[in-house]
Amino acid sequence: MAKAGNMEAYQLLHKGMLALARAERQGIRIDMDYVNRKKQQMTNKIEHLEEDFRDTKFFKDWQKRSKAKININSGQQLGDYLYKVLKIKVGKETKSGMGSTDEEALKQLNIPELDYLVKISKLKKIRDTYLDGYTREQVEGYIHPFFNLNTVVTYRSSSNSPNFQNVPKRDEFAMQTVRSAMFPRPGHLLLEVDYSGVEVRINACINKDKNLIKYIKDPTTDMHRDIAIQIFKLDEYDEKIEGHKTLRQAAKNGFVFPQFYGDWYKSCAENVACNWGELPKTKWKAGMGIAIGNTYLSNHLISKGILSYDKFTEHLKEMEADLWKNRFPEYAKWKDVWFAKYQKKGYIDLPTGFRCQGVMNKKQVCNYPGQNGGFACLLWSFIEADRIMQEENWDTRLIGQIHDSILLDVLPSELDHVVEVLYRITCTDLPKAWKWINVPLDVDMEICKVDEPWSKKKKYAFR
DNA sequence: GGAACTCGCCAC
DNA sequence: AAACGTGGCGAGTTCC
Repeated sequence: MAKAGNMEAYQLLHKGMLALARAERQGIRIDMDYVNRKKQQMTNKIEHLEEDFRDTKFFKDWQKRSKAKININSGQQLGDYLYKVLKIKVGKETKSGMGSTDEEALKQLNIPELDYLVKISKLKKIRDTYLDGYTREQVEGYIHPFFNLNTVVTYRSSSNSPNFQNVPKRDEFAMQTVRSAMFPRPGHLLLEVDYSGVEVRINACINKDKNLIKYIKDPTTDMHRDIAIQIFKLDEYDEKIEGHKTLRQAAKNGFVFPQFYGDWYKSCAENVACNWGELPKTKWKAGMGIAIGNTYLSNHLISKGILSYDKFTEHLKEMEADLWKNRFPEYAKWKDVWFAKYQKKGYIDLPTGFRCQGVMNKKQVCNYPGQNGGFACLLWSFIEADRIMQEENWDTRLIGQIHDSILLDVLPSELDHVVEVLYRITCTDLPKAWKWINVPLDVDMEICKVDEPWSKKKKYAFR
């Protein structure tokens, strides 16, 4: 509920709803011939994999020892067989305490036949959630995803029918398969304008941590680089050296962001070592993990005295303490003060004018301002761009939004002007309108050539 | 036959 | 002491 009498927060939602409705009505073009072709291809592939799986000893035994007909899509039936019939010791558990059958759990079991099931479910996810969703939702070759402003506790948006905010990106195959279905209108191009690190910047405005602000203001510094150097005990960071960029990514997505959200060192250690460094949870030997320059990550860490996963975990425990005690002490202090204030009042008032109330834990109380503020920046910019688009009679259209980015379907002759306007709105006009934004904002842009699908987007050097 | 649940997985 | 914040959605399952 917006703070009583706060017109600014109300207006943001009201105008936002109207601007988003225009994008919904416009829609995104889908190449339905491609979608149908691809779905058929994937169905054939899935059938082959299923046949191969049914031919394995593993499956035949599973079927023999089961009363009913096996459904190979059922995690529950698989879990029963693995953990109750075969009595394999449960490694990973689900939230409710059952033996997990997710990809990670199955990998740990070292049963090669289970690879079939992992492959099949990945293909089905792409086919049934995304491509089939577009078939179901399209009207004359356009999907019209909804963007809701009334569903999320932090006043972020959500999207449905189809959800436009969870289209695959990281997995290369899934990304290619799904995003190759999405096109601009004929003769147009797709442009994505993306606020860079907006949640962190908003958090800095709120918690006013001097070290965090310095990282944002001084372009010669790089927080994720510095943390990568510390995590991996690098003597130097050079993105030209093989593997260093990956280590920076690992530091950013495996440690810094999870820590900011309230995660703890043990799960960060798994993120960083297992997911990004590809190191096992054992004592390390030479030649393990990703390549770093002309050696391997394990060799490098061993040379620095980190001989095993356990040692690495201890190292991250120290880094966690260092992060909050030395690197961002004012941020840590703010969390305590902010939570104490919530406990006293029962709600939090955010600089955007919104109020969050109800039962919340400390992590929620401390995460909501950044999430709220980041999206509020996006929505304000979206509204402005929508207003100018109408005022100046653009043929270019806003067609979607993904929390901190805007997707536009652009008439090529309008591109330069659209880019200029979007850059001005996001990085100049917004900080002028909202005085509490006292760090610089920045955007990245990505673009596809005329008549190319969203899978082809490339960095756009607009400055 | 549908509502409500769990699980798994996609995004920021 | 416990251990990552916000969503949507498909499939399987259970309950009414």
